[in-house]
Amino acid sequence: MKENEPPSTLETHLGYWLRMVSNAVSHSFARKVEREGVTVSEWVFLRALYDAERVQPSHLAEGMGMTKGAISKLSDRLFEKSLIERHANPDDRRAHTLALNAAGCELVPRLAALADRNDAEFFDALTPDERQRLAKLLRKIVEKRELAGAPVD
Amino acid sequence: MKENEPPSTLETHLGYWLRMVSNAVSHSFARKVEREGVTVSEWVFLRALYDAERVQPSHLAEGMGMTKGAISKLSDRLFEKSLIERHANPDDRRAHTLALNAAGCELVPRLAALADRNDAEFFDALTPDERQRLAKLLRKIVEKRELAGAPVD
DNA sequence: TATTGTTATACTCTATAACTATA
DNA sequence: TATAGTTATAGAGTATAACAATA
Repeated sequence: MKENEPPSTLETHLGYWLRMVSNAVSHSFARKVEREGVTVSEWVFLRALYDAERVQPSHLAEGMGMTKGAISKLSDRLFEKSLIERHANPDDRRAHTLALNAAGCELVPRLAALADRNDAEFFDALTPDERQRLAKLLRKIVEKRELAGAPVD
Repeated sequence: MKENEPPSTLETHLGYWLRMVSNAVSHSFARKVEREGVTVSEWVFLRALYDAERVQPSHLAEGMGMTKGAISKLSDRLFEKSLIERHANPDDRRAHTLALNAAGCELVPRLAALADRNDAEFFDALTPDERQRLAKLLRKIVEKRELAGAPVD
């Protein structure tokens, strides 16, 4: 039972280091994209639209592992920022689709460049070989634990 | 200038995978400690107090990389949950120190056990050797990028 | 004046649940 | 009834800035 052992420290957990690095990377990226007037979540959203062209909010929610409500709020904000447009669906008047507008299409490559730069800045602490190994380890966890989507509603 | 290249995808960035795994680990841990009535931030806070015994909020802020305001809010909550106590400092009446009370001291080992379990659950997707390499890579980034503290105020 | 800590404010992220309008 | 999406509410996390007490 090991009842009188001292409690494990924060540093003994991989999750602790993961969180520290991840938060730093995301925070640094957030400050970069802030200059373009968007947040990290909005970047993910916009990047998803760039490939898909026209998507139903519900499909986005599934793909991004978010609830309908969260997607609705995000799309609201992007709509107000004039980066996306809504299209009615003649077949089903409940449903509609979202798409980037011209400004959104123009923005995505600039944000992608910032993401490239942020990643480079952070991970040049590692050798190319180490970077590859890190990516492989993370992807292995994602696969084995079947991450990449969960809530939806 | 590479002007007409397609924008890089989310998946090409290490930061993306890092964030996905880190969020999943933290979220899973959050659900575990929720049953004990605390959040992940509160766990970090309590664990820090367990070692230090008596700490000034400003020192905690520095150690945890948070602002004074954030620490104040956190300690308020832990005080209301009756897990910590405040001690006046006779030398400097502006300052005071924080410490775990009996309930807090009793809780930390239980939370540590949950952290152990959460880490084990997630990272048994990797071999022991892979886990060690992942830890090494993450710590290397932390060192080289001098993370582990920044804002403070 | 500078410092310790609190408070006020604000915004993002996220979730739950009630709601509207279709189907 | 079931589904698509919105809205209301709430709490965590975080930051800035104004503030009070003390040094």
